[in-house]
Formats: sequence, C-alpha cells, structure tokens
Amino acid sequence: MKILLIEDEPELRKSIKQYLYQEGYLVESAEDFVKASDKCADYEYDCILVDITLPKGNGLDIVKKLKQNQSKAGIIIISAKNSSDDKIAGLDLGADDYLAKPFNLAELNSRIKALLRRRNFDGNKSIIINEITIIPEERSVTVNQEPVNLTAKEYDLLLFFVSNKNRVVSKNSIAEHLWGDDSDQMDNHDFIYVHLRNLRKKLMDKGCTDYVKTIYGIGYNFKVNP
Amino acid sequence: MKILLIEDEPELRKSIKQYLYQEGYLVESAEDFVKASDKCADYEYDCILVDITLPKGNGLDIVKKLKQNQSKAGIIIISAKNSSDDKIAGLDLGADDYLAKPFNLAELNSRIKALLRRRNFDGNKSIIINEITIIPEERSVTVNQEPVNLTAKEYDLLLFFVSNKNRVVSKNSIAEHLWGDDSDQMDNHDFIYVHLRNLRKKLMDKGCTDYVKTIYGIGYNFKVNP
DNA sequence: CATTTATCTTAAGAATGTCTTAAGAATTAT
DNA sequence: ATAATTCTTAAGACATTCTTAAGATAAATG
Repeated sequence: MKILLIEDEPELRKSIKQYLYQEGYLVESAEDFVKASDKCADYEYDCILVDITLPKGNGLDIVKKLKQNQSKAGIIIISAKNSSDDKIAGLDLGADDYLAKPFNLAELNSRIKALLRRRNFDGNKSIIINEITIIPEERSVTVNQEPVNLTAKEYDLLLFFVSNKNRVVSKNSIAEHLWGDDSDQMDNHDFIYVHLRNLRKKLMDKGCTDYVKTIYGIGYNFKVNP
Repeated sequence: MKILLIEDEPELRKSIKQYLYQEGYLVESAEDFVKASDKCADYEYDCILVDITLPKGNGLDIVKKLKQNQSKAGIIIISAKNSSDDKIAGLDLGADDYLAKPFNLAELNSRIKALLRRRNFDGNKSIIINEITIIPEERSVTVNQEPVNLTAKEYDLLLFFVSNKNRVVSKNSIAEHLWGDDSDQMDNHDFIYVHLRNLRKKLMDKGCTDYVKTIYGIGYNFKVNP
C-alpha cells in the first residue's frame, strides 16, 4: 500500500513516515503542494495524507485537484484548524476523512486502514477470488482453506494484482508500487521476476494456477472470471 | 471483557477508562461517533458505554446503529439529560440500561456487572480461549486449570494479543499499548522480544504452544481457531 | 531460421528481522 | 535495609527474506 504524505514540518513528516513505514506501508512525502502535484502527476497512490495548513497555497485547492487527478487514492485531511468549517469544506471537496492535529499515530493508522478497506474492498473483511481468500487484517492468504505463507513482497504483489484484476499492469507500475519512486532510477526490475515466480509457485503448490498471465513485452494480467 | 467508551470530554473519558481498567476490564475509547463506528467495525465489544449528549451527531442514532451491527454488545447510555423521554427513547432503541450524569464510578461498575451477568447468564468475567482462561478481575491466567504466573508486562502482552486475536499486530502497536504513546519515537523495541519469549515459554511449559505466530517483518498474530 | 529481446529459473550472498541468553538496573516486597 | 522479582540492555546466534547475477527458455522480428 502506497501512501503520499504532504506535510511541511520536517520533524512531523519524518516521524509519521517512520511510523507508517514500520506499519508496512510504502510512504513517500512532499513538503509543499508543488512537489506534491509533481508526484501525483507521476505516480499513483492508494492514500494521500494532506496537511491543509501549509504556508504556501490553499490546502483545500489541492484537495480538489488531487480528487480530480488521482481517482483511486483516498484522501485524508490533516489540519490544525479544528474548525468544522474546514472539515466540512474538505469533505465536500471529496476528502474521505479528516484528522485534527494533534493526533496520535495509532489513530492515523486506523483511519488509513478503515479508508483502504472502504475503498479497496468495499468495506469487506475478506477478499474472495474463487478459491483464493485474502484477509487483510490477518495478512493471511488461503487457497481452498489451506494457508499460503507469503513474504511481505509476495503479499504486496498479490494484493496489487488483485486490486487491478482483469487489468494489465506493467512492470514499471509494479515496481513503483512495491519499491516507490526510487525505482525510476533502477536500470532493471529483474527482481520482480523472482518475487513473481515465488508467488506463482506458492499458489501453484496449492493447486492454484493460471492466475497471473504474462503479456509479453507489456506486463501482467491477473485474470478472474466472474 | 472488552468495553468501548464513547465520550467526548477528555477528562471524564480518562478517569472512567482508568477506573474500569483497574477493575479488570479492557477499555477502549472513542471521542466521537465516527471514531466509534470505525472501532465497532474493527472489534467486538461486550459492552458499549455511550454518552448520547455529544456535541456532534444525534446520540440516539448511534444507539440504533450500534444495536444493528454489534448484536452481542450490551449498551449502556450515559446522559446528562435526565429526562425520562430520552431514557425511554434510548431503551426503546435497544439500549440495556441508562445512567444519568453525574454518576459515581462504583455505580457505573455495578451497572456494567449487572449487564454482563444478565447477558452471559453465568456472570463470570473470564476470557476463555481453549485451554487458556483469563480472569481480568484477578489478573490471573490458567492453562488447563493450572495457574500460570505472569509478570505485569507478560500479562498485558497476553491480554493485548487476546483482544486482537486472529489479527496481525505490529511491534509498534504492541509497544504503544504496553509503554504508552511516547513509544512512537523509540528507535527500537527490542525488549518486546524478551517479554514475548518469556510469555511464550511460560505458556509452553503448561503445554500451550503455537498461539503467538511470528509474521516476519510484519508483526505477530495470536491465532485462535473457532 | 537466426537473431534479438523479454521472461523465467535457480542459487548464493547480502541485508534485515527475530530469538535467546545473561547480566546489571530498577522496582517491589519482606 | 535487604532480598526477591521484574524490567531493560546488549550482544551474538539464528532464521527469513531480498537482491544480485548468470544461464536457460520462450516470444517476436525480419
């Protein structure tokens, strides 16, 4: 799960980033709206945390912009102003949640979780794709009720496929989602092959085959027949 | 016994929480209905204390909602309005009891006890997970009727696992529950390893094994098969 | 059909995370 | 004040996962 944090205070930015990283998220950050816009133009995020009280620019404007461009990302507004005006305005513009400073990090985390669940899984506890069941809060995956032990990268990869099922994803977009914006400069993404193979193998060992189809020269397609 | 307290006044919230914790309950709190709803989506509670005079939102609405979703939880309404209208309305919507502010904590406690006794007929306050029995009131733990001597940290750790059974908890969240909010900034949480080991060992010595599963790089999962 | 390019497979070393142990510090009980 | 218990620190052992690299296989191109 990839998060963009827009926050100008270096200290706060660092500690939020650190915390969310430890919670297993891939976190990127921007210190102002210009940089944030740039990033949003280049990348897709699952969730965007935006402090709307930044010195330059109107915070609510960027919420509107983000909402227009990043259709998939959920937006959580962070604000010191605890006026309900701001809250209402933000939510009207399409933000999904609102968090007043100061907040504690666990609280932020549970908001993010709730948001992701609402957006990605229609609020369901488990994702069921034929014989495959994924329960995000357990971080567990089963095939025909049998548990499949996936590593972090394999799990992230599977989740990325699932949330893009029946859609072709490029190696670039996979790399970006699993490794972040550092992955641009990487000359090759060969390790994807390795993780993908391990994932396929583990699923295959449980009798699960033909899900991740390779599209030569383009990318991959996680196929699910309804 | 897990209780959710919905109360906006920080002082009151803190003191009720503190008191009930000392009485052996596991207490979580939410300051408004949105947060309360999120928590209810995530957890099951045995009892929910809800202050229906919160500034935002209609308190009676949430009683209705809670009753629909959390079928198991008993609901006690707290209210400053001591009008019998409110009382009747609340009880009609499915609340189990009604307590007018100001109340004293002992009174609250006996209401909770009565409610829990009514609901779990036998009136015992133990948490039973297969061969493990925990009696929060006594801070005691037994495995197959044999007592297990746990230290404070070990007990807290076990209780945290139990209240998050079948869910992955990160080291961060463990640290936060055992050492408080300051632990965010701690660079390493290595002592968790030690307490966890001691807990595992004590359980294992009584023949209790495979409960706390390590999820490499992510956290731990206290597994209980229903 | 030969060549190029992309993907797959395998295995080993690097990096990271977890477990265990023991000893000193802090706390609590006697 | 002394003893007992519990908590924290630190260090090394151990385990898992990630990345790297190189050779094998498969697909596209002319």
